[in-house]
Amino acid sequence: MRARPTETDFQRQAEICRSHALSLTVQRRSVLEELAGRSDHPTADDVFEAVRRRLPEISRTTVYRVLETLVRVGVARRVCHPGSAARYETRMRRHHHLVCLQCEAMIDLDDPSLDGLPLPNPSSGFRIEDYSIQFRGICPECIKRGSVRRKSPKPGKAAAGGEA
Amino acid sequence: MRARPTETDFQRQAEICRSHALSLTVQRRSVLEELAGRSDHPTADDVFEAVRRRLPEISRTTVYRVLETLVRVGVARRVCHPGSAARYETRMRRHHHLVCLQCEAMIDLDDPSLDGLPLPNPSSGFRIEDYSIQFRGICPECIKRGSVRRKSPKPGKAAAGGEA
DNA sequence: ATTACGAATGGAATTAATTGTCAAGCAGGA
DNA sequence: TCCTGCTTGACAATTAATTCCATTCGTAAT
Repeated sequence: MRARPTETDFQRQAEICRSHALSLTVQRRSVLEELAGRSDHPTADDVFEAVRRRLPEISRTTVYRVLETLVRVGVARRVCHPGSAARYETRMRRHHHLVCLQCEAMIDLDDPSLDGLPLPNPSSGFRIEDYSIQFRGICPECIKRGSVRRKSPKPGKAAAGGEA
Repeated sequence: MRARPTETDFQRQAEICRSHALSLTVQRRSVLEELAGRSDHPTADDVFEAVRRRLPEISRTTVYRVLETLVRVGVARRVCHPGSAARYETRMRRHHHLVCLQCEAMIDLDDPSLDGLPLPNPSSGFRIEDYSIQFRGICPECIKRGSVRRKSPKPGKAAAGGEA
């Protein structure tokens, strides 16, 4: 799966924070490490639950706030997810997502052949800066267990079907 | 700019409902017409507010329920939108989206050259059924009024009703 | 037309998700 | 050390989404 956040990654991210006059507090550091350390696009609450194991005093408010801050400075991104809660990721390089229509899992997809798409030039005057493709389908797990149910019990970890 | 929902469109959608043993009640009909008649990917609440103008007694619950039903039978789709509440659309043919990073407007993009992307064959065994590209950038309106603020006052509506 | 029954609805209440407020804590410079 | 501003945590307030349930509607059989 996803490569662990290298020390280099972290240093770069920390540097970005610093360049925005943000001190790297334990809370910020914890949230960032947690988010960078997983590739499953967790919700704010997922992050909160995970971080609080190591930092029991952290508050939910702070996690929401830190996530928003990380997004603002460009270290993290809020990803598209048709489920109800917002999800986050720290991979800022171009990549795409496989979204399972059944269990809502969201899996990163790297495919260099998709990274050089000719950008459309909409007559509207819209200035395109980046793009990301969402591939919808059925994940291996769901294929395995048959195609009956929609959505896993708790959208806790993956996400679901929507669209880009 | 989006073509008005033709009678044909509506008939096809109604047919789908019927095939799922769903009677076309005024509420369902109103929600469907409203949703099909706009191209701005409204939230459930946007739809509620709009429909209630013509059908004052309709309840929010019903709108949420109808939208979910329409999605279930395949007449509508819940679209991905980072931030803000879930949004819906009835255009089921392949198309893509321009998403404004500032005001969060979401605009449909048709571009045949993007419709035949070679589907990746992820080693994971994920079975891809469809895809959609999200182009992020700045919309004409936001370019015009300068690039200062993030997010318009209310993410509720984005470009709505009558786009040319 | 009347009855019966399941589908569908409305509205309140509830839960989940997110944001806002504000006082207290901590860090660094004057 | 004192002042000042950045951060945080507790909690209130919103906003979004869902659940509950009694009532109503539609349709078919009577």
